[in-house]
Amino acid sequence: MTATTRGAQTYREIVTFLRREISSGALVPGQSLPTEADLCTRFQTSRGPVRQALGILRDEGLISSGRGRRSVVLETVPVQPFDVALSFTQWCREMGAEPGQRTESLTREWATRAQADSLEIEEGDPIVDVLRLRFADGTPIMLERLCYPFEVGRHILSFDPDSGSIYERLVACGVDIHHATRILDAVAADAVDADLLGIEEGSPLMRLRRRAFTIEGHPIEWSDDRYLPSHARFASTTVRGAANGLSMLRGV
Amino acid sequence: MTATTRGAQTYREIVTFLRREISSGALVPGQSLPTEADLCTRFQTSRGPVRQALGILRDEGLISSGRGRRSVVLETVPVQPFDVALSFTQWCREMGAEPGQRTESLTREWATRAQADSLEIEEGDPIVDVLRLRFADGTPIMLERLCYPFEVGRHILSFDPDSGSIYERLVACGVDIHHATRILDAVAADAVDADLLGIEEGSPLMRLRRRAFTIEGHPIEWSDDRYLPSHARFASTTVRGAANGLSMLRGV
DNA sequence: TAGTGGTCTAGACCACTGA
DNA sequence: CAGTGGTCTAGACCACTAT
Repeated sequence: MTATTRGAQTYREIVTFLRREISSGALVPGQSLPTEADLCTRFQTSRGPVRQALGILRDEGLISSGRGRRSVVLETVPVQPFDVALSFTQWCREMGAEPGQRTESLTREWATRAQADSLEIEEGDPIVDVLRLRFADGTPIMLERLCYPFEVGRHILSFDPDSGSIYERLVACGVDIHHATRILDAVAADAVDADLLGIEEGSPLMRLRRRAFTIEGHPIEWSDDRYLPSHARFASTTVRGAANGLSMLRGV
Repeated sequence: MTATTRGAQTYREIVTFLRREISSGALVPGQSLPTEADLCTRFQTSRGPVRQALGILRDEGLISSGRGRRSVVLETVPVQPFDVALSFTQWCREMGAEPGQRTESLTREWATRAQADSLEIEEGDPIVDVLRLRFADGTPIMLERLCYPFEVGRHILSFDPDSGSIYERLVACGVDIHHATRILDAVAADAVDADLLGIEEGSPLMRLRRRAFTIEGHPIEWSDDRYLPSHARFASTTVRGAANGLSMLRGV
């Protein structure tokens, strides 16, 4: 669950309050935030929750702070929520475009050596393989190759993959995706890529390879997404002293 | 400064201790960490610093935790420190390769419209422009275009850019880089790229564009780095509930 | 039900910034 | 110098997991 506890905790309220202030323009970039003491008073709380809230905003790259200085609002690319980072459907909607898909193949296969290694299963174990072309507002912008161990993939064999998000389907089936690793690079389009995306063979594509895991660390998905670089870029804001962020933006 | 305070704070010690346990293999992926109570005892401290340390490791994607559960070590790509994310020289050393560079040009120019926009100065204002080819162990792997407002760039006019890191030079000159935004995409090599990197025109390149800022939000650097995709990839680990990370790996 | 992490309180001292 | 954020203490209660 993302929302573990029911009653909104105080620090969550403070995060929401400040996020709204920033996104609504009540607090503009460069401006000082209320002091921690102010926030304690306003939310009738102690410094703990206030500092927890400010820490979250700092990690998201929204504010910066430092000893002796008031915290200030930064101008930055906002970090994406976990789900948006994992789902083309949700990413597309976030961008204000209508997601679409055409499934080229959806098959039950037996794992090759490479697939078995990625999913930490044995060569020849059953897997489910998907090749889908993804659209934004009707334009093809990404070619997606997915691979699941059978235990997970069986949930999409009985599902019309042209009807929507596999990610949402899996979550609905109780598959608990806890964390994911992503690797980004550039590749030249091969014959299949070029044909389906309607470009020249050899054109540059952004490749995003992803492995998703359960909380126990078992791989439950492997994917290879190839984007038209004109339609997707990846961005991150790095703030001294905070964790790095990565997010995906609409192309130019 | 990255290390603001001298005496190592307790939470820093705990982070270092746990990071070592993990990287040395004393704690392996999947294994439980000591309980918070254990860590309090071991470091003779209260829960505050212990939880702060665990929060840092969680944001770095090294561990996961949850109510009622022991925290466990994850198998993930570690996040890079701030400096490594900004400096080719430091990144290269981190990878165990010897960084090198050949400066193709270093000039004092007047800002074009686009440059002026990126640096938030006026068209025609003085700037310093750099074009450098970067090597790892003698092999060209990246072409770097840098652009600085004159106030900042003047520090490198009186510096041999073939002698090392411009980033370190600027930091040494007191230029305070506080945060940066990065945008990643793929482009086809143009004639200049192809010539200097020794590849075919049209070959795919990873492009990383960066803007670095002072704490006040003033841009102090704009850059466009083009990597051979065979030698650089970008990775991130996304954990539900934590900030996203981005880091850079050695190519295949 | 016992153990654990998530959240919170109400203090304290220190390092640093800015007037 | 006063004000502010960074760090820490020593408690507390609760929600959740595992047994």
